[in-house]
Amino acid sequence: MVEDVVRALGFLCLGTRLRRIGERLQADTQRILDEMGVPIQASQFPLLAAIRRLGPISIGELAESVGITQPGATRGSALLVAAGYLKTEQATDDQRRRVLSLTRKGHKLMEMAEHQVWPRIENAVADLCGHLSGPLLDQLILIENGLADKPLDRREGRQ
Amino acid sequence: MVEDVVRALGFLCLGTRLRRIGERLQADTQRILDEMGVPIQASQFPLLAAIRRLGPISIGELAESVGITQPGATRGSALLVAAGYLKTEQATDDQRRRVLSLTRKGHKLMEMAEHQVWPRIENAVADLCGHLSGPLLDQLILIENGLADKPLDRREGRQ
DNA sequence: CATTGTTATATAAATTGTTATATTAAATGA
DNA sequence: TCATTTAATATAACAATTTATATAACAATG
Repeated sequence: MVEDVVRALGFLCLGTRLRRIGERLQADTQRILDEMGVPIQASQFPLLAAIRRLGPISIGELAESVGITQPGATRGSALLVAAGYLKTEQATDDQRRRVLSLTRKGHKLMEMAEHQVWPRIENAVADLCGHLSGPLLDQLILIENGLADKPLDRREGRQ
Repeated sequence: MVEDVVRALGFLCLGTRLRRIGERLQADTQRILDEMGVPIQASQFPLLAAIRRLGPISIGELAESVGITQPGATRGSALLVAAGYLKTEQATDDQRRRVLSLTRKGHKLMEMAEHQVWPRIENAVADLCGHLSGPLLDQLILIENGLADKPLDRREGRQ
C-alpha cells in the first residue's frame, strides 16, 4: 500500500483533491442513475435541472448557471436535444439567441427524477457528509474514508 | 445575472461543485506557476511530488499514490520523461516493472519549487480557506465567494 | 446608412482523464 | 516443466471539458 500523496500534501494539492472527490461522487451518482434506469449522464443532470429551475433560457445563460463555458453548454444541450429531452427555438426578438426548454419527455423525466431520484441522492450525500463540521481538510479525510468504506450508491440515509 | 444552480441545489450537485472548485483552484495555481516561470502543468505537479516524496517508484505505485488510473500514470510520466524531468529504467528483479525517478534537472526543479513555489501556493490556499470551519456547504460558499473576490494568484497570506 | 465594435453561438483543436483490451513477464500448480 | 493464471505496463478508443477562433446578428456612431 502506497501513501496517498495528494492527501498528504494538504493545501498544496487541494485543487487536485477536490476534483478527485468530485469525480468520485459523480461516478457513484452515475451508478445510482443506471441502477434506477434513468437514461442520462450524471454530468448532464445539472443542465436539465437548470432549465427546469430557471425556465427557458439561452445557451449563454445555461453556461453561466451551471458554471461551464459556452462551448460546453452548446455541446451538452445539443446532446440533450438529440436525446429528446430539450428543444431549441430561435428567439423572436434577437435572431442570435437560441432558447432551450424542456420537451414533454424532458418534463416527465424531471418530474420522475425530482420525486424518486433526487431524494435518494440527497440522502446518500447527507449520510456521507451531512453531519460533518470543522476544518476543511479534516472533513475531506472523512469523506474520502467514508466513500472508500461505503460508496454513495450503497448509502440510504433516512428517507 | 443568472442564478448559480449548482450552488442552489446543495447536496444534490456536490460532485459537480467540488469538481468545479477544484478546477478553479488548479487554473489559479497554473497562473502562479506561469508567473513564476515554472515550465510545468499544474496537473503534473502531483506526479513529480509523489516521486520526490516516495523515491523511485513504479508506474503502478505512482498511479496509486496520486489517485489516478494506471494508463493515466503511464501517459503523464511519459510526458515528464520527454520533458527531461523524469527518467525510467527497467527493474532488475522484475522485467515487467519500470521504475521512475527524478533526473538531475527534475531534482533541481523540485528543490526550487519546494523553496519558492509551494510555500506561496500553500499560503494562498490557507489564506482562502485555512480559517474556515462548520458545515461543508457553508465552507464551499465562502471558498467560491473568496475566489471570485480575489483569485489564488493574487493572495499572499503571511509568508 | 456604412462602418465598427460587441454579443451569441458554433466549430476546431488540445488537454486530461477514463474504460477496455493487448502484451509480456512472473508465479503457480498438476 | 509446461500450461494456466496473475501482474505490470502499453495502447486504443472514447468522454468531457477547455481555449482559441470563426461566424452571424445586433447596436451605435459619424
